[in-house]
Amino acid sequence: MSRSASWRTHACGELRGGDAGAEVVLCGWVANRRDHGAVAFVDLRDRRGLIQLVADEDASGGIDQALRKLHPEYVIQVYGRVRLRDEANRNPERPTGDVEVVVDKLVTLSRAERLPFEIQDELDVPEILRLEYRYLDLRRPPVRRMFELRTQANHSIRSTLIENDFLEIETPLLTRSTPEGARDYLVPSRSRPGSWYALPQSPQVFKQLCMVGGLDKYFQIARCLRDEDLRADRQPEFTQLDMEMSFVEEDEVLQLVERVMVALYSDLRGEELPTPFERLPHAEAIARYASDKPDLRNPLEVVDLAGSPEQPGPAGQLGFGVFDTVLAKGGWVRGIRLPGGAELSRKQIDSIEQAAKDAGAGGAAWCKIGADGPTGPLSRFLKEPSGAAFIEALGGQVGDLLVTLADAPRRALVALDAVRRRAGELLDLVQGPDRLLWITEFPLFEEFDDGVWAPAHHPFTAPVSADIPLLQKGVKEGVRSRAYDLVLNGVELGSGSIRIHDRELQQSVFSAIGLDPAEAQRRFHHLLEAFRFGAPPHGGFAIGLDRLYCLLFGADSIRDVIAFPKTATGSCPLTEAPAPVDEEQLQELGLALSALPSDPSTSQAEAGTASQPS
RNA sequence: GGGGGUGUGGCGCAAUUGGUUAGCGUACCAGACUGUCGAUCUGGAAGUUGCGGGUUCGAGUCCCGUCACCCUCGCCA
Repeated sequence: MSRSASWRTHACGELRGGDAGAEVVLCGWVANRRDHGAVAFVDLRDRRGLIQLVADEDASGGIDQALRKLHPEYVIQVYGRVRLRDEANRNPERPTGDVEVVVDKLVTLSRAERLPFEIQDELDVPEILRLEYRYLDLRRPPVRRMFELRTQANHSIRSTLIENDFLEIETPLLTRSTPEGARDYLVPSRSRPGSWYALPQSPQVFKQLCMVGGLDKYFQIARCLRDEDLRADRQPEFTQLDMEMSFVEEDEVLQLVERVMVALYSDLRGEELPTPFERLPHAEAIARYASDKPDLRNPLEVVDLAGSPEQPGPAGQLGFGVFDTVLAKGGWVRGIRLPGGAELSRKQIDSIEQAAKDAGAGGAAWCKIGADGPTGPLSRFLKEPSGAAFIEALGGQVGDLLVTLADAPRRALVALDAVRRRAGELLDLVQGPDRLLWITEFPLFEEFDDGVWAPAHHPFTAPVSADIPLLQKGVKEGVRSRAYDLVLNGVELGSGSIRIHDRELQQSVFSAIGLDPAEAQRRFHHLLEAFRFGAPPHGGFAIGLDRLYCLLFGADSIRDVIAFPKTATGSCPLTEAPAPVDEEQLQELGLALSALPSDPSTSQAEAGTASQPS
């Protein structure tokens, strides 16, 4: 190595016609070989791209032989000269296609065995294999691209927040279990056998403590961990943009998040998002879209046909037994008008009804509006004049399809959402630019099927001040909170709230959810204790970045924007985590397994392992 | 935890009503070839049909169980 002490002078993918004549040293992976006997080519790849290597015809020292002996994914270092290719030999398909590097020295830095899959842009292999060899998958340009974008996006977020005077604070990963919310991942303490750390479900408590600490504006790109069953858009560990501010109202939090999102769309996509984002109170979202995260690109809206006891709606006037039964029980009768839906085939309409059934409803009653009046299952109940009033309530026009649902409120809600989605899909209505939406004034409490009320967000969420008297009277239903969600095209991106900083208000919320003071003290001691010493009014927000980036980058899966993701069962195909540990490790921690897993030799994961644990 | 789907050389697929030595493409390896860039041509190697059991003269194929992965419901304050 006489020429240079450094490994390389240029990146493979950055060489252009203007570099012709330059003496270069390159490092990279052998991407391809094309051996023509007298002349041989090698494509060398690094993060920046591909460059063609060639041995000159009159090369000495057996360089052409050395090039021929290379194999896929060998890591090599080459010394050579950039040469402009003859006009006829240029490759306009490649950024580096006008040049090639004439090699005069080649060093093999590392050999490679046969790979489990090819390093190429288009690849049709099982995802599990890609994850098992993720370090090879990362060499593929489209995979790498996601992490270039992710870097830019994180940078954009940091820029926006730092410009707005935020402090980036790292909070602990080893913390205390809180019995609320999701299942914790637990970490045993060695020094205090029988005691446990928990990995954070979110930095919620710490960010509020930052406010008590006077840090005023906090943010963190934080890892969060929840030991729950997974979904396509969920990982056991995921990344949140976590933020908190003191002395602010809702508007200031929402505006800040809007600034972050606007900058992201501008920096990553070159698009200008309209601000302010649309806002919809929770109750209105439920009434109009039967969802707390509606996709506003879908224009279909839900119409209430039941009315109230004081002002009965048209549904009760039809003499339709199914509606009457539901109305008598205080259920919902609501419908959706599908403009032009009369064009849909019976099979397509059946698929709408099936969507409602899959969502738990008994069925859906529908009719088409033809020039000669309504047709279809519901039409025989639409006699004059009550039928006309019913159709008018739904806004039905000739050529429409009207779909109605009657059921207990919760079931009807889920089914209406399903119908709205399916219908939007069938009529190809979901299009246009991204729609960002705030859902505000979430209910403070949520009723579960067993009649138990629990905080819908978390127990430190402040109620809307107008509803505090209700709260003090012990009312739970209808009490609104100062919590808000951000929704993008029907996907919940994040949520936040203005927090309670007043101890008396906090106590009334605790008692409303049936948490006595002693129990509250035991669970949230550290936060309540802090609030004794001067807690500023504060509020914040958190955005699920993996989910956002998946949408923003146009990725197929949340796993595509995570460098080392886990499977749907929370395992890591690369490290084979989770895995058993040595008995000594358990002893050191004062742990003993109460039940051993069943014979591991029957499982596929163990089948190829050379040594079985004894 | 419930439901659905998938599982055959490294990878993508095929294999008739249960019937010869489980085929094809690609990648890989070797050889040939003066300019290719998804090179081309010739040849070679590569399989416990996820795993276990059952039915059968005979199982990739039928039955039972199980494992893994993907999707979905519950769950995720």
